[in-house]
Amino acid sequence: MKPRVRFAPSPTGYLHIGGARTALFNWLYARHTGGTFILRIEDTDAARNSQEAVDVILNGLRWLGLDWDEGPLTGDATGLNKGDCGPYFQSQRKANYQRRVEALLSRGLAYEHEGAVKFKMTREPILIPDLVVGDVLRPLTDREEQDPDFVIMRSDGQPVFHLVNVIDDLEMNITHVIRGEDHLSNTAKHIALFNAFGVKAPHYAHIPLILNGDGSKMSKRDKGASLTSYLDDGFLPEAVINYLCLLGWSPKDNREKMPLAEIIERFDLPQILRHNACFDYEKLLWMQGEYAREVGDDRFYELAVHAFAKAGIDTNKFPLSYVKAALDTCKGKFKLFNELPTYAGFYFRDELVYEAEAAQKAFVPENKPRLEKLRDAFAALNPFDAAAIEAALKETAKQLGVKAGVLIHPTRLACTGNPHGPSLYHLIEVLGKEKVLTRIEQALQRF
RNA sequence: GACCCUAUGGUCUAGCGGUUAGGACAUCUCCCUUUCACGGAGAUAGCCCGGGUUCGAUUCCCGGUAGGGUCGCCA
Repeated sequence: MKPRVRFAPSPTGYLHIGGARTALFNWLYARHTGGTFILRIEDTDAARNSQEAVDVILNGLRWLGLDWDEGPLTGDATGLNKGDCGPYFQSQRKANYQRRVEALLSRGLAYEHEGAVKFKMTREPILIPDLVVGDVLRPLTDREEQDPDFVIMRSDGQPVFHLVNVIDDLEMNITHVIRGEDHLSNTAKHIALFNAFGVKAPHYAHIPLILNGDGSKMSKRDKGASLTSYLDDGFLPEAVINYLCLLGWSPKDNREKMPLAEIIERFDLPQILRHNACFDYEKLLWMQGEYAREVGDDRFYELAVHAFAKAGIDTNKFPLSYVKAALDTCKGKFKLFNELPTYAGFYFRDELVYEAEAAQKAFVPENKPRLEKLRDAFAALNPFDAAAIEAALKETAKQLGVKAGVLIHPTRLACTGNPHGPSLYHLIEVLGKEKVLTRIEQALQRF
């Protein structure tokens, strides 16, 4: 039988980066085995669930490209699904839970207690066979020793996580439960429940958790805990995917940057690590740079225009050829698309803000006549292309008896406002003679 | 408090009963480029501690320590 796996998030806030990694591992396993990846929304906690959180989950998975074979088509709990095991929102499956609880009740495997329903938990240690961790024998803790039974339906009639999770895994024919290690101890409860329903429990694979860079546990408030923050920061989903799959899984042969097809081909449960991993933002940034350099022209253009728009710069006001030429000088020089407006905003702004420290160094009296001479040299240039610009600048420097660098830095600052940026000669060519002369003129006022 | 999981440079990891313990990110140096980035060359840095088993343990076993998880009418 082909594996059936699921990602079953609870829409109570944002999509945690660890949750995204869990989704990824499930998805990879399904794609590797030719199995089925199911998305199920565990919205049984009416008080904490929100529509917004549902949308965040769906959008996050879509952004990453983790398409589900079964599950909701929209964020509407009562909306359309795909797959034969729907609905895929637990809030829409109440009747099942009710029926199952009554069955347990009638068989004496559960009982009412202060208006709630409790499951009669076995007193014996339970063996949890885990594909990652191995066999784990889980005895009762001292607290459970006093009362091993646990609530499966609240006094208000709402079913509890342990119950619904097991029932749905059972009814959706889930074969492999791949989830965070935080569920390992509780799996004893789930196995007991499967036993009570007379069904063999699925295979379990508990994957290690993701910690902060400093080894502490990642909580909501930590930077980078939310998947959405990577989308907002201008990361490429393929970079995030590639980085994430390396956290707690290893292809074992030092391969790191891998096309998705190769990851899918090589991903499997036995290579999942047993220990937690610290999230290394710097390494993710490196991975991002690797992918950013490879983005094709059309997509690069689209992402760049979007990034500029987010920063309030409307590139549509400029000729397409100008925008493309400008973008061309930036390709491969930055990592996050959110950096682009800072890096190359000068192409699209009339008013430049000079970086203070650099301006102090470059806009000094002795540079004024030099820059004036260069301005004149540029003014006489025809054609106004990178090669000619470079030649003119070097010739001017020679005539002035200074190194090219003496001219390069003030010129860059005058044209872009920034000490860093694209190749100077190319950027000047793209800007065009008129703009460049105007900008040098403006800069000369600052001396 | 009890129970469970884990332990290779700062981080992600490979590895093995005998290895000069390998790779990547980060850091530092140099080269390339008179910006930045990329690229190239090099450097620093690691087997948690203590017992066993063994001719020999980073590797196997036990204990400790540390980190993480669970013990909810949260999921």
